[in-house]
Amino acid sequence: MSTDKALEKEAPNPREKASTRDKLLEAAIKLFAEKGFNGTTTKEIAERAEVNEALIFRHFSTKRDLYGAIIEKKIFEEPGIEITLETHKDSKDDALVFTAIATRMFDRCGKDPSFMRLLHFSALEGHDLSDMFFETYVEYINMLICDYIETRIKDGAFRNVNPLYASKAFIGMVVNQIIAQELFGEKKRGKIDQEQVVATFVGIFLNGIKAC
Amino acid sequence: MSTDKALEKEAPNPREKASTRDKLLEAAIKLFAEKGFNGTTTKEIAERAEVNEALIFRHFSTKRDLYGAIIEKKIFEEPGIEITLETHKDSKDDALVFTAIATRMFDRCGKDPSFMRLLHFSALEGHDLSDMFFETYVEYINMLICDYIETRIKDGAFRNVNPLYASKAFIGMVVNQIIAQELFGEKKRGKIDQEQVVATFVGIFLNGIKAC
DNA sequence: GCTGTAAGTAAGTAATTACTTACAAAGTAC
DNA sequence: GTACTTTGTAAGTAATTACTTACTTACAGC
Repeated sequence: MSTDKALEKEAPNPREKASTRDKLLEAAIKLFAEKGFNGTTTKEIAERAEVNEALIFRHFSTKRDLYGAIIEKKIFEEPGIEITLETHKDSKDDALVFTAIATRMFDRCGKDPSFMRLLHFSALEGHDLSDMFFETYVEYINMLICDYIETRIKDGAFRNVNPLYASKAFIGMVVNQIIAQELFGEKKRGKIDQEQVVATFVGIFLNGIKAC
Repeated sequence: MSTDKALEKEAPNPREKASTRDKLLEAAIKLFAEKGFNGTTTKEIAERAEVNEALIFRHFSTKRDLYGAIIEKKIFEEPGIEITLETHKDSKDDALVFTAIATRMFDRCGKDPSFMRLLHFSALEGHDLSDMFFETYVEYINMLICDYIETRIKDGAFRNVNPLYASKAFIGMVVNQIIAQELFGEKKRGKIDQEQVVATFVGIFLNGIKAC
């Protein structure tokens, strides 16, 4: 955000040849996810992207701006779980709904491990966009599930729990397991059966809130 | 780990005047928790500890060694939740047991916010002691709760779920809520009633696994 | 052809980094 | 007292950092 010249470049230009800017973003995503903002040097990014270091500052006025662009990109990248919920919620098949949500979250994070790491690094390092990142992913999902639970309480299918806290309970189970695997390397420690994990979580959760 | 002189110093010497080394540790804990390993400079640590920068390297041969000492200190610092479980488990009052565990975890992390941040930074930044940190805190608690659940299944009080995954489910709820509060700053966003959160979590969990 | 603009590069710069060194002060042992 | 070790400090060092500059090349419109 220093020179006008740089500012122009920050906005994604559709006419742009895609290549250099995208190569930089891709390399930077991986490196920032691996080693955090402070742990990554612009030299490394340039090397990984196979691009001259000076080009970084043609496309992004500062290293921090590059980081910001990455987070923004990640925020708007993929729809998340709302599609999953939207697809299944009318069935009112609770087991199906929650199994689909959990599976979707596992798959999403398993396919793109940099995502969780980036999210956590940005929160820990206190980046400006961290809040938005959090709201988009964590709070938004929470709200969606919360709404579903509220509906099912009104249906008389679930007992009268606090829907927000119940939603947090379910997300917590899943997210914490993902974190254990992706951040703390539980994968390599001992094999865990993802399908059975999901089944157990969904089973406990649904039994825990079903009306009796 | 370079000079013999430094190595001597690394081992905590009981005769040592406590002050300087402890001042350094205290300052470093706060800074590393705030900004991570790479985000913290030795100069800052020295300033915060009100100690000459060169003294850092008298007490710890490298910056990384200082970080290692901190993690080690944190690992052996406080007993964790085993006391809580030990105290209550014979009562076989499940609500009491799980409420006590959750409350204990919330209190511990609320009182020492640097703890969670340090744990996550060390995992993300891939510090050598990170695994030990994780095993001591996350896996150990997991094992304890797993054992308790197993007992209660044998008692016929809980249904026959996978005790490890069930344990993960409960811990996940609590830990994820703590992370949301301490790392992602949910505290400032909207007030949440900790007691009610715990009650909801425990309620869902126990209803979820009770034998019927 | 020429002109202007974007893309690319090599070589810098000033500041900061982790870590050293050489030396003074202060306590402890005899 | 002196000899020795510990504790503290100011001033360094070499390497690395994010970021610039001056310059060349490639490609467009005319």
